[in-house]
Amino acid sequence: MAILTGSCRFGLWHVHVAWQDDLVYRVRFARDGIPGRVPEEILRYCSGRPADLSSLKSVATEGDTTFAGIYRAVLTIPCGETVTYGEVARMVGTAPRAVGAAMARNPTPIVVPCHRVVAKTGIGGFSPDLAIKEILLGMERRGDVCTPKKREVNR
DNA sequence: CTCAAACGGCAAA
DNA sequence: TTTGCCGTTTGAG
Repeated sequence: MAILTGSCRFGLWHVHVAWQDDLVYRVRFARDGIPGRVPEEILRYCSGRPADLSSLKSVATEGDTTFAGIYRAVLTIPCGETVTYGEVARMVGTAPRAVGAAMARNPTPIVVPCHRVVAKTGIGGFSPDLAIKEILLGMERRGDVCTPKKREVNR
């Protein structure tokens, strides 16, 4: 069974995904779309509906390298919240700059929510476009894509 | 304010 | 195998 590829729309962008079952190999933002499907939860997320991304695994967290440890730490950041590069660095016992480098090379953004890692003094960076990070954080802060939806209960 | 150092993996040379 | 990148932070000058 081969690895599947496909894309879905996300605002002005398209999200390309390479995956198989619940394992995601690559996620990247591009201007153009490609044929094929993406995992259901990613589709829900990109369309602004509540999505359970924890049902997906990323190849980025496999292994015992420092980067893999960083990605696992980033996975623990709850939807709607942010943590600084320095705080992630302390969690795994490395330097803030190593965290920045790991985020820059994150093979599976969204699945590993690197957009929730911000700079101490500001929002930090995001490629290919910082606007994507701002939109993602906005959606999550509003609770649009977060699950479970106990958010509407205590309000 | 500016500057440099510490950090880790990857890709290009 | 070496070099040069980076989505940072902190302390010193």
